[in-house]
Amino acid sequence: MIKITFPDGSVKEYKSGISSLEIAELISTKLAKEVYAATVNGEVWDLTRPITKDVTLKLHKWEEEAAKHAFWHSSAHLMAGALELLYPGIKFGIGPAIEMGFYYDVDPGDGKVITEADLKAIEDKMKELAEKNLLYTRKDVSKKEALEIFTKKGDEYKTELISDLEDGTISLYTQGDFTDLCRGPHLPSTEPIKAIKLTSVAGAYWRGDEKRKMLTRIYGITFPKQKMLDEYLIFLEQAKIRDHRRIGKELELFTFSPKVGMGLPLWLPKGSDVRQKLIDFLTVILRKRGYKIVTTPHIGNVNLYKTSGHYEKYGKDSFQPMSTPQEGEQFMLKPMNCPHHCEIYNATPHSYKELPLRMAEFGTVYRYEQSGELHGLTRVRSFTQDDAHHFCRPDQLMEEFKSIIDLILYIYKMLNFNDFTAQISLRDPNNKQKYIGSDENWERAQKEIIKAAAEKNLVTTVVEGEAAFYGPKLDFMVKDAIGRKWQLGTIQVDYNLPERFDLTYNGSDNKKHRPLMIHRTIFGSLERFVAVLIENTTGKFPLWLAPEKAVLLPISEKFNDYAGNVLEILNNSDICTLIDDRSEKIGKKIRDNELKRIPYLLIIGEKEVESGTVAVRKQGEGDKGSMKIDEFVSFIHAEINKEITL
RNA sequence: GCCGAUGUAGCUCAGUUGGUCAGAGCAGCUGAUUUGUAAUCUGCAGGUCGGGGGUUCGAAUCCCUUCAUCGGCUCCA
Repeated sequence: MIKITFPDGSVKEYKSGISSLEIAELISTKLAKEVYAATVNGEVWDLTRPITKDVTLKLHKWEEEAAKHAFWHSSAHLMAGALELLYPGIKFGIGPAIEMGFYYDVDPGDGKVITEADLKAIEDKMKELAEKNLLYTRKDVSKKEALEIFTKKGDEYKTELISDLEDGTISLYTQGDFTDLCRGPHLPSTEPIKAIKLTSVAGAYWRGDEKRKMLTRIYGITFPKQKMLDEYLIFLEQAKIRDHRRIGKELELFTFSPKVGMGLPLWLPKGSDVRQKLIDFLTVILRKRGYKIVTTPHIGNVNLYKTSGHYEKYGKDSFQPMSTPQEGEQFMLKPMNCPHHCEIYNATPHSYKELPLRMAEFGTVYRYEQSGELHGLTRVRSFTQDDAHHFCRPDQLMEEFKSIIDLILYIYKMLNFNDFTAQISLRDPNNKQKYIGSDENWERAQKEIIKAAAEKNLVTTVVEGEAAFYGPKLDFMVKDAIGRKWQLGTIQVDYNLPERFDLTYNGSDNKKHRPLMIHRTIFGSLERFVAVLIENTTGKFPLWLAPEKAVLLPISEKFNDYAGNVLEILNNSDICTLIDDRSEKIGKKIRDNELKRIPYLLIIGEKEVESGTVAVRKQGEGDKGSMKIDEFVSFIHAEINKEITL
């Protein structure tokens, strides 16, 4: 007999060799139908794997990641099985479960192409196989055996994977006629896979290396119930409505023109207004926090970037240098502000007493992003960073770093931005030559970042290999409407540029010392930030940011004159107001202006003219009753103050 | 940059196998109406069917090419 300890601490005895599934069945047959995987002594296992010693056991239902993971991973194998039948000779790369669903990278063979039009047939074959109730069976094999099997099959991708694995850790899973190299865990059988949708097909480089072959990646998702799939598909449809590219067009915030060039956003008046309000808002806070605001040109001599090291690193992939009538003279579009700021630092001598020096700029930069990477306002070739550089003494690093965390959290809170994650990005320890700077400085900077984040009680994830080439960083990430992650704020420690630009300050010992530099942005870029703001609010900006605060809706043309007077008063009171004096019915005017996301609709009819009021309707909320004009003015001012004061 | 898909009026989209297939709704402009909290009615105007080339008696429809967009991959100072 063996002892099984459950999550609630209770212990029960079972005969050795029992599986988690059998235990679930003994508890209740209903439970057995709802579990998809089990954690045995902290390791996620197949439900059918026999347990032969005393263990702790947790059964996973659909709601838990481990269950979904097993479900989708099994679905990937099911898809592979279907593909093997439909495309004889097809070769397989990897096929994992992902956050929502799964994919499989495949090589259909020379000249063969799988497109979205083929997905339906694959889906149907998967359904056919799933209905056969195929069992997923696990087999541990030696490395030699595994290599033999896949060499015989001619699947060079699998053999490559196997050669990287350690002998003794290799397992195969089989369902029906399909066998795959896999660590597991899997469902007991294909039986629970009831609803299947293959969502898209895309190219993906083998092992993520752009120098290697591009495989075909097929994405899909499955559920135990059709209703769950339907709901998921509806969710995807609704997410499209929140897409900033769509709303930006609809509300006339920004546009792109192929004539101007891809990835070069054109801010329309309303979008420009929102953007400028963010700049003004941040400027006030920066000044209060001791930042000095500077302005630098949009181009710089190519030597500036040779000094900074950026030219060597990114030169070939940038907008190329432009020449001048002067022989040998070359300039580049500014891809970042830091080198310019270093030269501003160097323009005057500095004492240890004046550090930290905080230098900020809303600096527009130009980067030649690969054409396939461009995406609405979130990834563009010209954007304005809310950039700043903190020059400080080594002993000030921690305090300075923490104060920036505070600032970022303060701004996000003010903007009701709660849905972000913090990520500490370190260098890839196996690929150190990608980065510049000494080991010692890297180690030190990485430690300091981790410590600062911990002291600020920031919940972070640590990702190796995500650092900038000159230093580690702390990034603030958000997800867009369909779950893609974007970096907004970032704080980066840099020991490198101060060296390269020979930045110094006079210490109390009257000797020259080297300051260090912290790069930081809060919004990241105004473009990306506005994009995220649009998706978060579906275009219903907070009142203070809304480019138009109110619209006057006269019930008939008889009241247009009065409305015109009110319009003047409101606009003179710094409340940007429109008038809708079309000869339309009031219901129509309300509908149209609600769709334009204007925060306040002011209805004007006979009653209002007589009493000198407006009937206030708040967008999305309906009628709020009448107010005198001056009352409305102070009301709006008060509402705005409430929003931007913490 | 790579793989796949898409591109029809300002916007959202119809357009069956190449042959009155250049359409609809919304927006715009007209005129009527003068309206009390999410769509009043009438009429009109709008497109070299992304650009270029080709196949054909005939191309929005088929082929090539180019530009742009979308979904991924790679990249992201």
